[in-house]
Amino acid sequence: MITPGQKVIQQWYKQKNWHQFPFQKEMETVYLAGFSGLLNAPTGSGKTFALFLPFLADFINKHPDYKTRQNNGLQMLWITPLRALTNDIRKAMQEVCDDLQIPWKIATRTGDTPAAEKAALKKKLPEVLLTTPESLHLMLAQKEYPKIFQSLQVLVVDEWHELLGTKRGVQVELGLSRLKALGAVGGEQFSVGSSQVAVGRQSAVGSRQLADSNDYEKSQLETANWKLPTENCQLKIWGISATIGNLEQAAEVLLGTDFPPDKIKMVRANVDKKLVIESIIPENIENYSWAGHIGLKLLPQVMEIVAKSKTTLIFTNTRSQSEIWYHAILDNYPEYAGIMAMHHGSLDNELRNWVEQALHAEALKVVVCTSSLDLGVDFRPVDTVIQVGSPKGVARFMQRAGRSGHHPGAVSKAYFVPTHSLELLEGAALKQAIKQGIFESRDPMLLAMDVLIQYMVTLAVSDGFRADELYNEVITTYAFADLRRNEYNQLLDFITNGGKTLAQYDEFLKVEVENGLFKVFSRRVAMRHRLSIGTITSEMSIRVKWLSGGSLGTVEESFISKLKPGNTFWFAGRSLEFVRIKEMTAYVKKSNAKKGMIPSWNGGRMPLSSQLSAVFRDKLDEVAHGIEKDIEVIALKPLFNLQQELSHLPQSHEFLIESFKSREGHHLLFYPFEGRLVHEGMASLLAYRISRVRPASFSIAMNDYGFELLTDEDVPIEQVLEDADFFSIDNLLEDIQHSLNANEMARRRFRDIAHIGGLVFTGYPGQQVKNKHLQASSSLLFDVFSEYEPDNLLVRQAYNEALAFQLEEFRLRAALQRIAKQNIILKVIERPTPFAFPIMVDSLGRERLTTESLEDRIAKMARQYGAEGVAGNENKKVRKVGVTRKKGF
DNA sequence: GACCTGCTGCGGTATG
Repeated sequence: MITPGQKVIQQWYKQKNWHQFPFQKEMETVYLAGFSGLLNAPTGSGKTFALFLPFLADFINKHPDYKTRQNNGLQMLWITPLRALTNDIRKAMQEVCDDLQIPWKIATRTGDTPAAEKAALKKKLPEVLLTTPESLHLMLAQKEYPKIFQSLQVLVVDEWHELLGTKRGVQVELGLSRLKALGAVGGEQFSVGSSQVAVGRQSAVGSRQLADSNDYEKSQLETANWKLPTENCQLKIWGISATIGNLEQAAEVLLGTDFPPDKIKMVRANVDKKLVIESIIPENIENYSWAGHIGLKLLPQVMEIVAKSKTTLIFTNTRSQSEIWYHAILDNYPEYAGIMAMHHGSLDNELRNWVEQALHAEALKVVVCTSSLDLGVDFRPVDTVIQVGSPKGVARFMQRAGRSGHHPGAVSKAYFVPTHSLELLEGAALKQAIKQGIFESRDPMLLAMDVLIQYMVTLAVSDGFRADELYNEVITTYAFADLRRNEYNQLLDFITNGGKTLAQYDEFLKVEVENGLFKVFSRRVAMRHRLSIGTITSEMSIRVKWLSGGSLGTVEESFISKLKPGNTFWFAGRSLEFVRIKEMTAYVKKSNAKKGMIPSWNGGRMPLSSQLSAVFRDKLDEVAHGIEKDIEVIALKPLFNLQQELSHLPQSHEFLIESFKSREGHHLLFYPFEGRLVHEGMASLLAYRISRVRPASFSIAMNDYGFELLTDEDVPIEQVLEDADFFSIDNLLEDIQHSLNANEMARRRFRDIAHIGGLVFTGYPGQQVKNKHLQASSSLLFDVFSEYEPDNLLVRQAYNEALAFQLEEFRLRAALQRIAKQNIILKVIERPTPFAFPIMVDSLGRERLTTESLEDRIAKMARQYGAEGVAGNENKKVRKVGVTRKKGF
């Protein structure tokens, strides 16, 4: 039987003429939430409708008077990680409501929402509110916030995979725990008993997150069981996620530990969208660079593809690389001026918005970008995606590939452009991983005390909280399930009394206790707290502005400090002359200079993911066994032959170490193929362990495939290797403590933690506290805590974070265990091998201050060692990197 | 103040 609501909605679908809808026959039931067919909804936001339309249908059924019904209160809260998404979804939802003559208001509440609108939202609530994790917490910091959520029926967390694994995710967990508890005690008899999660799956193209189904019959069954909201309904929680390695865990994290596991529902789709991946093979592989990361040598091939495509996105790994590529295209293909744009995180928002709109309007032929474009609004006209350099992870590549081919039945096409020879093998590994459906997991963050402190003060700012109640609530979250009561008490003590060490500083005594209620009474404290809600911290940057007004974006202070007035540089795709700097703003004017420095930014480091590393090692094993089924492997044959000839091609049960003597000293090269971060830790660890046998001082260099230890001493490597402890995980932590400056690493981590935990105030908007002061104060706090409060939870967190994220301790451990079981193949080599060369180039770059360009030096090195591959003319590096390498073990 | 190739993301001041 079709209910009136379903009928209305069906009618709507028919009017919209969604012929292409892949699940058309399933449309007969309107309760189709979760089906990916909506992918092809004209608005491009299928999942929105998958969840929203059934919800509307139910509302209509429950309220025959829905057209006149007023004051429904907040029905649905939709949380997304991106402000930009809220606007898209709002428009789409509002359109449906208007069409169906449902007098619902759909609103957004983010940092972009004008103050007047925010005030209006407080007075009269919309039926649907779209917001961000940060804004949700700002709402929780409002007086009488429970009123807002009184009538809430459904909570949707969109793009959950983006939040999971971050402190923003923890923020969402905490926010949800509060809303769940509100429901449980509220007058409307909320309970979370029937909450559901639809963890959707990215289609094979990975374009958008689809709520969809793996096994159609099964999901139909599940659909039948769904209970939609009723008048005295229970709060429902939905999560929407791309495919990640740990979807089940993702659901558990979202719903919390108090959620009955048998009530969790997974809905996935099996839309098989074709994805074609093609590696660009350099024409003459023997002349292709062995090292480098810009990849401009393949510009001609890339531009051929661009010319053949309608609209192309060129993804690069760094902002600087985007600028370099944009510049190179403009230089060599001037006809693209006007139909090409650039998009990355340091460009002014206005410019970025313009690019996004121009993409929609099909006014652009090609956009060079970073991951700033791999999430968010759909860019329908894009038919081709080109990835320059290794994407470092399977999921990231899928996400980007999915930006192309957004039509029913369309094939998504993605090209992979290697920036050096061996990277081509990553192309083969990527294809293999995608074929096997191997995706990275997002590991949820646990016990992030800084986020918890912030949350506790947030609640104290609004209506206050009671210690026991809040504790019981907090431990229902996945993140704090293991929070011990005495730890919680420490935090309470910290926000009320400043803990053990800060008691005499008023600044840290934020919260007062009155009749058991923890509350903030100071307006100043409350205001400052609201100003600093959120978990994203960033470095101070310098705004770049035209003399005539108008902003271009931001660069780093260190870059600007290298410029003198009159110097020219390239930024935002333009040639600029630096005029002066005033109040954190660099003023520039137009320049006609053809050449100039290109800024670079210090961002996060992205090591090769452990999943992709594993597949890469598999590929290498195939190579060692002479299996040649991938075109990449076939193309790389000369390189591998040379490697075999000069040294060895390790099989999966072998671990290769190369030993090599040069004027510089004794080089030892190790190849775990585990990503940079692990290599960095392992290099320090092994250097330390060697130095126990024979004291020596090492310099370290590394890339994603291996690392080098260089020393003046003649290291008795055979003897060292005989030592059973060399690759052992025994005493790992102690040895790491000895070999790395763990204190410094933790101190750096602590800066962000202090910021998030509200220990340092970053200043009022527009008049930020100088970076130096922040550093000094967080560093001081770190020292004070370390000295007087050894059990301080925030300091402990800093060490844990350094270990987990900077050292990837877990991976390091696994890698050592693997190596311990492998046969060690020690090869004394005459000259650098194809494996060794790129690592040694890596060390070249930062070895010493020099006026020689890196390019020249690589060429020189190639000549010197007679290596066949020569790094191309691509290293137009601006930054003269010239700091001594790590010394001192 | 360290990173040396290195991404993304969010907030926001107050009165009659």
